[in-house]
Amino acid sequence: MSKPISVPSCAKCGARNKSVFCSLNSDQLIALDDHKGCDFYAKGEAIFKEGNYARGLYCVNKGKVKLSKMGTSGKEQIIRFATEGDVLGYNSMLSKKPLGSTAIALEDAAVCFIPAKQFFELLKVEPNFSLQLLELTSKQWNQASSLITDMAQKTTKQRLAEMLLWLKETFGLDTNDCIDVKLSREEIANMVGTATEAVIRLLGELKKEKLIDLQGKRIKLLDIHGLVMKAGLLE
Amino acid sequence: MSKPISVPSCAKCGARNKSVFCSLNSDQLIALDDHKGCDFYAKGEAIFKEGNYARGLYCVNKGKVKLSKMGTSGKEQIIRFATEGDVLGYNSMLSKKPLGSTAIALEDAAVCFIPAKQFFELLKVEPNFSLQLLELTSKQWNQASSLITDMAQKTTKQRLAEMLLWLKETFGLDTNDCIDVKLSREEIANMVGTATEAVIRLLGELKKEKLIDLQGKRIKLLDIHGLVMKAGLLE
DNA sequence: ATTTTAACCTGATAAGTATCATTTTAATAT
DNA sequence: ATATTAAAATGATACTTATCAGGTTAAAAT
Repeated sequence: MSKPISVPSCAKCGARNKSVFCSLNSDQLIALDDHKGCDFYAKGEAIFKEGNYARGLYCVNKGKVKLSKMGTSGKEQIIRFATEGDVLGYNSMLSKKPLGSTAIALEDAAVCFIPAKQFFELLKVEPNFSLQLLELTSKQWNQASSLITDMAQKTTKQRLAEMLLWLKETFGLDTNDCIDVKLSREEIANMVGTATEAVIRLLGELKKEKLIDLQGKRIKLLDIHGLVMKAGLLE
Repeated sequence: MSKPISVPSCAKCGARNKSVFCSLNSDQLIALDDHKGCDFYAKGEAIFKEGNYARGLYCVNKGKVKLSKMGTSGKEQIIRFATEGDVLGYNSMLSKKPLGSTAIALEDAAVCFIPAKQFFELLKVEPNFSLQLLELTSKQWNQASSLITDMAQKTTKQRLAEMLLWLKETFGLDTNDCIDVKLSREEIANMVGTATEAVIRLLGELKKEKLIDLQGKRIKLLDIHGLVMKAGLLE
C-alpha cells in the first residue's frame, strides 16, 4: 500500500500555477497545507478504484497516472491520463456517485490528498475556484465528446495515430523525440479500443510508412504532420 | 430563423425544479426573467452551430433537441439530447472555446436564452448555482466516459440496444410502449456510430428476437430486460 | 548464468461491417 | 388523387478487424 511521505507545500508547488488551484490566495494555500496529506504510490499501484466513493480530491505531485474503466467482459478502457498538477476524484464528489474510473500509477508517484470537507469549503467561499473547476470539467467534456465521435467513426489505424498524438501532448517527447511514457502494447490497445495484435500490426505499418520508429517500448515520432493526417485530424 | 415568443417566467417553469436553476431564490429568478429571452425553433432548425461562440446559456422550455458533432468526412455524430429544463451552451462559455456541437430541434421547440453576463453573475454570487452546474458537468463526464468505453469495446448490435435504452431514458415511452421520439434510421446510425443499412438490419434482428417491434419510425420496446442483456449492461 | 515468465510478434481463419446497387415503401408536394 | 421525392429495406461483395494458435524475444526471478 501507499505510505505517507513528507508533505510538499502548495505554495511552493511548481505545478500549481497551471492547476485549478492557480487562483487561491496565500491564506487559502496555507489552509490547504494544514489539511492535506501526500502519499507515495509504486508503479502499478492503484490510487483509487472504480466503484468506491471519493473521500477527497487527489492531486498528482509527481509521476504519471492512467485512469481506466472496466468495459465489456472485464476489458480495460483507458480514458484519461494525469501528470503533475492534475486533479482526480472530483467527478465522484461533485456528482455524489461512485468513482467512475480506477487510477493507477504508471511509474512511482506522489499524490496529495485534500479531504472532501476542505474541497467543498473552497467551492463555497472561492467563486474563482469553482470557475476553474467548471472550466476544467467543460474542457474535459469537449475532449470526451470528440473522443466519442472518433471512437464511433474512425478506423483503428486512425485512432491509433490519434492516440500517439494524444500521448505526445500529455507526456511530451524526450530528447530523442520519443513519447515520454512507457506503455505496453496491451495498454495502447486499451486506449484505442482494439486487440493487442492489431496495435502491433498497425504500429508496424506506421513504421513502414516512416511516420514513427520503434525502439522496444519507446515510440519515436518521425513525422508529426503525417500522423495528424493519418489520424484524420486535417483534410 | 427563430422568432421571439412570449417569454415564460422562470418561477412558473415546470421544469425548473429538476434543472440547474432549482436552488435560485425568487429575487434571482426575477432578475433572470428581466434579462432573458425566448425563441421559437421549427423542427429541423439549428439553435446554435458548432464552431461559433456561445453568447449565453440556452435552456429548453419545450421540445426535443439533438446535439451533434461533425466527424470524419462530414458524418454527423449525435452525442447528446436535450428536453425541457436542460441547459445548453455552458461548456463553450466556461471553457472559453467555440461551441463543440450543433443543436438542432427535433420537433418544434421553445428555447430560453440567458446572456453570458447574467450567467457569470449568477456563478459569482450564488455558490449553489456553481455547485449545481458542477454536479451536471460531472455527471455528463461520467456518462461520456462510459460512452467512450462502449464505443470502443462493444459490437454494433450491443451499441444499438444500448442507444434504444438511452432514448427510452431520455424521452420516455408513450402509452403504446413506443420510444417517444421520432428519429430517422440515419440519425440512429449517427448515434450508434455505424452505417444506416446496419441499423436497419440490426433493428430487424432485434425484432426477430422479440425484443422490439417496429411500426414505421416508432420503435416499441417489448422486452427491456432483454435489451439490457443484449446491450451488455448486465452479465 | 540459467530458468521462468511475460511481453511481443507473425500467420491463418472467421466473423462483423462497410459499401454499393437496387427495390420497395412511405412521405410530401402538386 | 397522383406525381415526386425521400426514406427504408434487401442483396451481393469486399474489406477490416477479432480471434486463435504458435513462435520469438526480452525481461524478471532464482
